[in-house]
Amino acid sequence: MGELLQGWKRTSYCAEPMLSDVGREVILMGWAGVRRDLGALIFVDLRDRTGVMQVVFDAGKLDEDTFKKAESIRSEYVLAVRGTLVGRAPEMLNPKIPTGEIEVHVCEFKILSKSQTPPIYIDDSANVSEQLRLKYRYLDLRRPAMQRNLIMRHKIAHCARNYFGENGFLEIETPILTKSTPEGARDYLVPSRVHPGKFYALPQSPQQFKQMLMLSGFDRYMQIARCFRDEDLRADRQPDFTQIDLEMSFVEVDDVIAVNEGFLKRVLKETLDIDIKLPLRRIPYREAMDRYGSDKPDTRFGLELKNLSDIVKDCDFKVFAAAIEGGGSVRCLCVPDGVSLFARREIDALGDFVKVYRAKGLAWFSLKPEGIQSPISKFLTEEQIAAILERAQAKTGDLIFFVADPDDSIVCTALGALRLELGRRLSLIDQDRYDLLWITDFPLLEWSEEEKRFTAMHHPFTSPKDEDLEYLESDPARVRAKAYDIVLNGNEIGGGSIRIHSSELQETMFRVLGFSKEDAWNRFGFLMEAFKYGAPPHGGLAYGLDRLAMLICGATSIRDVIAFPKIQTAACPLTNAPDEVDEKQLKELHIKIDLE
RNA sequence: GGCCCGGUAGUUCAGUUGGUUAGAAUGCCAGCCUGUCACGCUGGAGGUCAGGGGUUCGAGCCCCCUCCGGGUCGCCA
Repeated sequence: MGELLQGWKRTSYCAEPMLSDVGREVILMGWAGVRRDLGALIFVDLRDRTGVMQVVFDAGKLDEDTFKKAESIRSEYVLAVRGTLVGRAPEMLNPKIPTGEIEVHVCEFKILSKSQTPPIYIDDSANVSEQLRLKYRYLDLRRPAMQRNLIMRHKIAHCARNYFGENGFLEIETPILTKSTPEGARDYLVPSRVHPGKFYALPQSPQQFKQMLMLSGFDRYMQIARCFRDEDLRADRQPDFTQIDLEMSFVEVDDVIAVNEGFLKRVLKETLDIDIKLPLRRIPYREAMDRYGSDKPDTRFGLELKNLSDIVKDCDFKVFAAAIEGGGSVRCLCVPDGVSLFARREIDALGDFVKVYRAKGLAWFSLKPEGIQSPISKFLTEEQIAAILERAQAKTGDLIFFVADPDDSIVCTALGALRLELGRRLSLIDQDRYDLLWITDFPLLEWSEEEKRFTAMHHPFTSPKDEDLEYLESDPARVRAKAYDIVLNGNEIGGGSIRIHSSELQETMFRVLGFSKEDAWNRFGFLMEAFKYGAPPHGGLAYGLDRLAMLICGATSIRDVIAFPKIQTAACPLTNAPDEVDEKQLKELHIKIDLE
């Protein structure tokens, strides 16, 4: 057993003392990092969440027992040391750490707790597999980089509470055990013991509750809300994640955007000391798809897409003609000086790359000094080729890639993905830039081939744009929504909309979505009924706190800014969740397992 | 559900055309060392080559299956 504190009180964190504190007696507590044992002189890097302080055990100044105890110190022992802060001689300075000008000469110390040899190094330079890191997450979180990330995440959450609080937002909690909603992602279900055969669902977002808070007159609401979606994981997707969620009454799109631009400016200033210029750029959805092939474009580099449909609609290349005939498009991407950058084999590999995005192939023009080399130029007239080169603003040495498909969204997303891939490979992306923009005017609905009906692109409570309202039932595909996403460096970090606040319009919306009146009332009746009692115009936005923190920390996965994340199978290697439960628990819940 | 990549000392990795006793670095243990900070020096321990099956005189290496991890498409209102 370790020694007891017995009245010892920490006087400061490890990295707090400065050169001006030299001469003071301090008591520090923390974990033993690297130990350098020179025989009669032992150096230990004592570490806590603020950093490290070198503590010195000198055989000439300590009694025999104390020094013997110092010799037994190993990695990750928990120590309390009492000693004097000493300035280091010029030849003993360590410029690599903030406390490198000082050290503590120990006169007395306690081993509060011993440690087995840790299975992973507590060091940022260590490159340990994520599997092992997550199994021993409590050790992984001792690494300075992880401590920095979680501290940064705290700063973001703290900034959100301060900013929205100062702007009249009230923080109000909404239930975790709630009702399953049919639209959207799969729900996590929780069986009810007192209602045999019935289930709660964990919220995918506090959407309906925050709308009802608007109805109750709270006017401005915010919450740092846990949300749950039972879908497959990604580097930027966890089943259990956090939103900075907010909603406002008596507002239109510009009002929501304005208050959030204030927040974004402040959070980037407080975390990264970056000044952003307001107002932010706004790009309509259609323009984003046309120019970047994405509704979350990375605008830190050019390489924009061009639509060639009008030029090639009557050409002799069947793939192009058929794509346009079928209602799709032909678009291209011009890579400056691409001829020298990509060998034929690499171009073929890029063809495989776009197939992942359901494109059927990748055509190309290689603009060599001796002329155009291309498998498809023989199907095009000189006029068509000239028009393509002009549209693509191509010059000798450039490489043009084409995608054609009867489904325009496939053309856009495949070329958009290719654009990003080329941007990365050719190092066109300025890693130091923070490029924020709004994407606006999303389609309200999208056609689901699988379900043979329109589904809400955002969610079924999103308001149509006033000028498109008349087409809601006659031509649903053409209706644009009062919806907006906030995009940072090609990542969607938040999204929101002005909501429907009329129960009649909400009923129409459910009808367009193919719900019978009965279905709609069964599932969302509580909300529609609420709207009959005086609903203010309202709208809001939710940020993905994890993604925002990831980008601000410079991490490549949201797992690195979540203390205890789950792996790709939605399991937790630390706790071994999910796990089987006792027969008794199942019985109380009236649940029988049927594994087939 | 599909596609791609990976699994070898505690850890990170190397391992040639299938061929002797599977290596390195680091960590760990022991000894020496009073100014180190990636301390140094000497010595030592440490392996179910993810698991199973197959081909072969012989498999870490080739084939099949399974498991595990990562990325991604689908999916994520």
